[in-house]
Amino acid sequence: MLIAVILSAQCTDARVNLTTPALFAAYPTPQAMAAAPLRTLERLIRSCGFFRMKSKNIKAASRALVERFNGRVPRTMEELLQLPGVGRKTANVILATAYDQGAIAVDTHVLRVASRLGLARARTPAKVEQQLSRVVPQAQWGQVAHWLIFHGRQICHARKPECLRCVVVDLCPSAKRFLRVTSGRTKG
DNA sequence: ATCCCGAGGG
DNA sequence: CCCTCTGGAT
Repeated sequence: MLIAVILSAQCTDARVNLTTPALFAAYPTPQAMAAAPLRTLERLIRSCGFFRMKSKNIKAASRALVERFNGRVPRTMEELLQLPGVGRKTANVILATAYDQGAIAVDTHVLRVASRLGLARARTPAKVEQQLSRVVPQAQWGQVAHWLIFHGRQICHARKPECLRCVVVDLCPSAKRFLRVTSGRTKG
């Protein structure tokens, strides 16, 4: 899962899922992945984009797993952040999905949708994460990011949100603005 | 063109 | 704060 999440940056899940079977067949363990030739890794993951950086990170992170974490993916934010290519968002995905720790992974969708809905006012992912954790019941921390991401992908698009199809349009402080924009009377 | 469950470096 | 990394789908 760690490798898949690293691959998923700026890449669709469908594309990641097409890529991982051959990758994991070739390198089934952290040890194998750490010893993989960079060129081969690059060829295997090329279609996921950012393939040079991701290959380097996957190899280096695998080496770190072997050398410093006993071949296992660590369970704390602090340790996860030590892995090359793993930032706060990726770490939170691992904590929430693999270790059921109720972490809130704030990506571009979560940031945008939470902001538009008035769930968080901050502009940095870390602060939005903190604000969401105050507004959202702890039992739902692990899922709330998925709900916001799904809504962001289907309805609340970055450029042109489809407020006319939005089920929470009546609760949304931003809807009025976007509805005016899409009807063509005002700009901005 | 615009978007896809970002991270790291300057 | 900004920039760069990258290919594929729509």
